[in-house]
Amino acid sequence: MMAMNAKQPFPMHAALQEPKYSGLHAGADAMRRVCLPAPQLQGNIFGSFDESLLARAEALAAVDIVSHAKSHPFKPDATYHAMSGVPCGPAAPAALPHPALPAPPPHAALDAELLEHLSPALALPEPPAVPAPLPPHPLGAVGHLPVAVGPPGGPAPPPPPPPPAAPCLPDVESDPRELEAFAERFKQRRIKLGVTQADVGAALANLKIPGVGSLSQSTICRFESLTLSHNNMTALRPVLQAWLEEAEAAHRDRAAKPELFAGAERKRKRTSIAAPEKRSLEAYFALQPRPSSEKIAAIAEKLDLKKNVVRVWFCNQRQKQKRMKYSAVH
DNA sequence: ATGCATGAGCT
DNA sequence: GCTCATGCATA
Repeated sequence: MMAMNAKQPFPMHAALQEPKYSGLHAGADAMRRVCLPAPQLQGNIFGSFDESLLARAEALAAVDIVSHAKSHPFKPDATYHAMSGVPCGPAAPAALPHPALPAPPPHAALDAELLEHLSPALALPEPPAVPAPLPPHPLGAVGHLPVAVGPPGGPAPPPPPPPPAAPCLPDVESDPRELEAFAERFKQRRIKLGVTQADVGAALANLKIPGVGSLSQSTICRFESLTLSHNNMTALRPVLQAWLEEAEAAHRDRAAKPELFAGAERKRKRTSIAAPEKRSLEAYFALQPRPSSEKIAAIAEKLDLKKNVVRVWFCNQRQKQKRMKYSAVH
């Protein structure tokens, strides 16, 4: 029996991603590393003060909740639109140095105290690392980022699709403001059409665009809320635009498109990190966003979490921190 | 809407 | 082991 059309992750996206970006990223990454305090320092940090640091970070986290009960120490989930007023021109209002770094008055002192134990030079791990980086992705490449989604019917071998709807779009298309505007428009029109995010995601497969399959509600939601990387936003835009056009055309013709949707069966367990642990992790993250494997293990043990869970948590935090951070810089 | 997870490709 | 795009599960 056919196992339904359970959509599965199509192991092809990464391959199609950033044909040229790899280079860019490599560069940015390299730069970051060079700018970073260096591993030896990090080693010192958690190496020498492992115990006390962890404890202090936890204390910090604890105090943090007291100071501002519910507000997060930081909100990496950059809100692209929040900064939308900012022109992407050369004049970048010094609004946010970096969205993620904690500059919260509450535990500022604690932070300092904590940092003292680390190393004067390490006062703030990130400043030197992230500031300039994140090159305003020229997105020269984005044009041909075939949205990596597989066909619903069968994850057939990755078809070598030539850049479908996105040839080499001019920078106008990658303009943050333009993207922002589009996302907004998209959402409004989508709602007008009475289509849900999940519907859109599923309907994308019906577009029959080579290399483009369905997307999840999550992704559509993130697109609309601009909580995707700029790169990702740019890659998705043409596809969603194509869908929107078709949907509106169909709507005009009063011919409802058969949005096929099938539910998956599988269940995945989602670890839930308790608030206290999460606070500690955030405290650690503020001090060192990129802990070494050893440190991760140490943290995991202290918090009684699986190492992999901690590792993934840090990865996700870094990723969140980057989301649309691009806009804040523009 | 968002947290945690997966997996490809890259270093 | 990281980044990135993306998704399932859930608040």
